[in-house]
Amino acid sequence: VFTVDEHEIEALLVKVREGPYAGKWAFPGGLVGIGEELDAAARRELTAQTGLGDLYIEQLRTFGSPDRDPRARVVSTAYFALAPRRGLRALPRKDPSRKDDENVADQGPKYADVGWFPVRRLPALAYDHDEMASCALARLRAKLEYTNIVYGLLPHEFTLGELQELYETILGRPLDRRNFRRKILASGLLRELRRQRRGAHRPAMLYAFISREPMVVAML
Amino acid sequence: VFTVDEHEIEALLVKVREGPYAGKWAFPGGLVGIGEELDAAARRELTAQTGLGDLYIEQLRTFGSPDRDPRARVVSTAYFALAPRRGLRALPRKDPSRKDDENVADQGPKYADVGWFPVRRLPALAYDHDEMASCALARLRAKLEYTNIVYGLLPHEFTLGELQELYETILGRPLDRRNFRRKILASGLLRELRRQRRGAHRPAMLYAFISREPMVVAML
DNA sequence: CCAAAAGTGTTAGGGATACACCCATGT
DNA sequence: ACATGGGTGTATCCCTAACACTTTTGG
Repeated sequence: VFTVDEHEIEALLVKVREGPYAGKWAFPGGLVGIGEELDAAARRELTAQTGLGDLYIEQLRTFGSPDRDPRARVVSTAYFALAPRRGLRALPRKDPSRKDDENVADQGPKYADVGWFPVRRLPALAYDHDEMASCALARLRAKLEYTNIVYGLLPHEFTLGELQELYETILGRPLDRRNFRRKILASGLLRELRRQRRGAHRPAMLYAFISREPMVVAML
Repeated sequence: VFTVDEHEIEALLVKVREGPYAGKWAFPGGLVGIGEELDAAARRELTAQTGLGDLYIEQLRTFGSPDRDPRARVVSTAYFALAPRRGLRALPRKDPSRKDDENVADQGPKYADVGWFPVRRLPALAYDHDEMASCALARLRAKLEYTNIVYGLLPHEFTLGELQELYETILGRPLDRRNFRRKILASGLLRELRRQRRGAHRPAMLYAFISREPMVVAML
């Protein structure tokens, strides 16, 4: 699960409780029920371990190296999910830096040993989850350019400035505000709401995605 | 496994021997060995069932609906492969149409109940392989535009006309010859060989891919 | 009054597209 | 000779990228 906050892409990790990797951080996961769809299992485990629900989610890749879990042959189908920016409406743009271990998920019910970590300085992960992380990050960057799945990283209403900041964070480069605004509005994917967001400075018009269904569209 | 021949995209199917779908056509597949990599298992099964080897291959998606095999819960990781055009050097461009069931693989050793089928008129497939087929076809079309994996559909040397014909078949639209040639050559992915291919008409210069490693490149 | 983000148009350049004619060969 | 595919150059258009100033608010 990825989110973007404070100009950082963050990933959701949980602390492994048992086995040879106990104490290490890893992506949340679990076992598929015998009569359960893979997608459903991914959603179920996510909610159970983190309290997050109703996210954009898609299959990433299946990892099956014979030695990826020293205890037994385990084949894992990894999923890729996007969560809206935490506390978007309440938080100011800038925030004093925190230590990683204090980064506990702060929305929904509280869960122990769950936290958001900036992907540029992830701890060493359990199993082959380092490889999963780079695979997922590549997918995120690629899909933002040719699909509309950014909506998964945003609340229902947002300003163009927030949307642009999101793209700049994920692509790692600044974008020209006028060109960005022109292209995004011309794409016809957004509708202008009647309200504005008031903040520390000049209010900004709020927008929402007309459709929150995944589709392939040239975004940038 | 896909190939392109006679202006048709074709897929490789094998006849199911047992179980509720016996007699139906399906993609080749099998069981992963207990200490085997998934990729290695895909390659092994492919060669065992069809005689094809050394193809471009990548993971497609994992299919795991509880009822996809009525006998038991079976989770299948599907792979996507590309085979060079059959008999490219020997066959003429045009060929009288054949019946599907006579379409038996004609290179390498002979295998019973294996054949190439045009994807636009596939028979009803066993299991959930219809869904796999459309998933794989979408992947093929998408990846041709932004990667160099076409090389998997071509022999080591080929003419620009053959390359263009390949793209036209897969994309389903004609391309301007001059623009195609200009863009492909400007990409720097090909090297001109010193030889020409002689055929029914004016000889054409032969080209080869400088690198046959998969990479993301804007091709069209 | 100042700081900070929001909002807005124009221009120049490059890549994409459209288009027609001659060439080399086999039959 | 002719049919067929190979090979080449140019003009136009649209999209992209670069660029600066005014507005609105909170503090």
